[in-house]
Amino acid sequence: MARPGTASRLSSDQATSSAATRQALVEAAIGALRDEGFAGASARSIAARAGCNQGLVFYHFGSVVGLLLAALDEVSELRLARYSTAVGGARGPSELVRVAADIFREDLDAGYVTVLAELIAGASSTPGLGAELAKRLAPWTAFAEQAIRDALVDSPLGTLLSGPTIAHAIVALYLGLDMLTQLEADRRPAESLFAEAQRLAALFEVLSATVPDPKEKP
Amino acid sequence: MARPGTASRLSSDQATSSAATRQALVEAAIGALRDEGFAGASARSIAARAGCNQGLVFYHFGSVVGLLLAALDEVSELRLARYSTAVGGARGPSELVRVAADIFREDLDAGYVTVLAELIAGASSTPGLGAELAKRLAPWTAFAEQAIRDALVDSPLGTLLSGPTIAHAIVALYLGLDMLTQLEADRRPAESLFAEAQRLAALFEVLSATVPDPKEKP
DNA sequence: GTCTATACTTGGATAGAC
DNA sequence: GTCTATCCAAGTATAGAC
Repeated sequence: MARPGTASRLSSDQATSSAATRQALVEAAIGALRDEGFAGASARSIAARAGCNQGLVFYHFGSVVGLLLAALDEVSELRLARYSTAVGGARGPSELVRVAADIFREDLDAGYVTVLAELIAGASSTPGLGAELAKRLAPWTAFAEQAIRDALVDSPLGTLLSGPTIAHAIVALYLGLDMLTQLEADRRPAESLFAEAQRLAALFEVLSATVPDPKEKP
Repeated sequence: MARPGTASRLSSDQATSSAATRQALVEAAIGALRDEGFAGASARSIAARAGCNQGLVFYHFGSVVGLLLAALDEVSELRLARYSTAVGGARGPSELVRVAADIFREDLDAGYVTVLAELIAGASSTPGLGAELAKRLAPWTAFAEQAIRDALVDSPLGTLLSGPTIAHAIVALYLGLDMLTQLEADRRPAESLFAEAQRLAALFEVLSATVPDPKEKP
């Protein structure tokens, strides 16, 4: 009954085998949430994708929800790293929008945001899940807020907008855009929005140059 | 085996009784989607809410999904009427934003948007559901587009923005905002966003007055 | 650690009594 | 039209063999 992580390593073969199975299950769970949604992400369906037995879900993760949360953790870590490095170099609204659109395009194709959206939707039928998701969502709103602050540091827009509020809206927009894109199986509306946002950001940069920040050195 | 609607009316008692049951089931389905999500909206759970037998779901609506779509139709019709009359009188971005925020507040409290969000999330596990939802979503994006066009008719912003793209983004934002609000059980972030949008809309109105539209009569 | 087998529960759907 | 009874499929979870 020893659980992995608390169990002592008996042999490196067993350890690597266990880790491989865990990883296979996590990746299968991501795929199941993406392709079949929360309602379709059952232990059986996930195990079938992972090519292993259904019982291993409960051995490794305690419950189906436990595995789904592990899947979200994996996706979240992966994407947060990706966004961080990419957005880190962005200067100004226009560049930020371009970079964000590029990575969100990856998200749409890989269904990473869908994993989150399905879990949030599923939370209303699973007591306790909502609180776990809220915890995992916090780093994302914090990240969005920081990215916006950094990109607008030289712009009068920075003092005009409320950071936390806009960050919340961006996260909400990502969620909603992903859901609509999945539903209509059409990425073009999202692409149009990226282009529109890019135009507006460029426009704001011009306006910022016309009416420079008082703190800025001439 | 006659289905209601195709069956001839045998007596007015039976007809009203049937209609009452249908209505009770539809309203129970709305409540179930709102409170228990797609995964929790089973025939048994809905029938229990409606105070009737589980088999009636299949008698009246053919399947659970059939009932859920009827529930969405009810909500959609109800809310589209509400939005239409309220937005119809709005002139200018600022007033449009204020009116839209007021009604969306109702949506959040009553969980109307949640019904849609849960169905979209559930669509990935139910073949054919996605197409039905897409059909029912179209009037909303069309409505949003028209409302924006009307409100911006006297503003240079109208020519600056792409109608269909912004409408799509608004619908996405509504979906995402609702999901986050339900998840965190906290309406304050949404309220902050309403206030922020109101401020920006007012600002745009001032700018529009400063740089009037060339077509406008002086 | 992994698999097979199994207990138990819930849900979709139908048949037939009333 | 509604209810009871029932069938069958699918899901969660555990026990025990390997």
